Amino acid sequence: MEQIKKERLESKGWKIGIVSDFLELTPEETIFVEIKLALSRSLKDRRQKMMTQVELASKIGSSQPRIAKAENGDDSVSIELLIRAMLATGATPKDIGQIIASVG
Amino acid sequence: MEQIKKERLESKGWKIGIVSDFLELTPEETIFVEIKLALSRSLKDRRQKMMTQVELASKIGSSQPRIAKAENGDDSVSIELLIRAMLATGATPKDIGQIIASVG
DNA sequence: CGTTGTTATACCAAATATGATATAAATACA
DNA sequence: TGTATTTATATCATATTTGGTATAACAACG
Repeated sequence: MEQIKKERLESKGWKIGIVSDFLELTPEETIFVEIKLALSRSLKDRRQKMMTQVELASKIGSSQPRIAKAENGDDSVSIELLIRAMLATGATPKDIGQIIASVG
Repeated sequence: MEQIKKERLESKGWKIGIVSDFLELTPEETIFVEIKLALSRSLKDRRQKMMTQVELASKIGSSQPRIAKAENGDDSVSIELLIRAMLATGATPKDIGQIIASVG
């Protein structure tokens, strides 16, 4: 969805850096991206305090590279994975809810 | 992930009805499912008050059948889609955060 | 310096989620 | 009742997300 817009620009010779800076997103799309980034940052914080990326990956049957992407806001990472990872760090629904509620 | 467990049982001759009832899920998996169901229910409530499934679908570039599945907790529906749909009903991050925080 | 532990990047095949379509079922209401 | 509107179910090709692997970059420390 962001991917489509990105490709449209790239095909016209544009080079994309930080996407959300000048790619026109609808307000909803912007919020969606911000929610993912907020979860991403929180995941990194929490995980760093208690384990390595390898350990977290194995807890949720994922891989270290994917955890790295999750923590770096790579947009190939879904909210699904972010939430599964958060839960594996011991985050409660309340924790996750607060992070999302704080967006915007 | 749930799918794998389901197939494992079905291959042994079991017939699955309401999955989460007797399929052993880890606490994290249970919470994850509950979050999706909570979003699902809230989506249905909100959407019904203001538009049809067709209208909501077109707002987010989806289809009516997929909205139906989203509202019925079909587990082919990702949290991604649930949140995009919620936002399209005007739900704020705060609204969504509260729904998630109330799980468990 | 080299070694060890950790995280980042690139690529890919397989799994999963998706929107589209067709159509059935349910609901409302004349 | 019949008919229009809305929602549910089934199928499917495509798109996206996934975990695995290899490997690079980086940091800590002897």
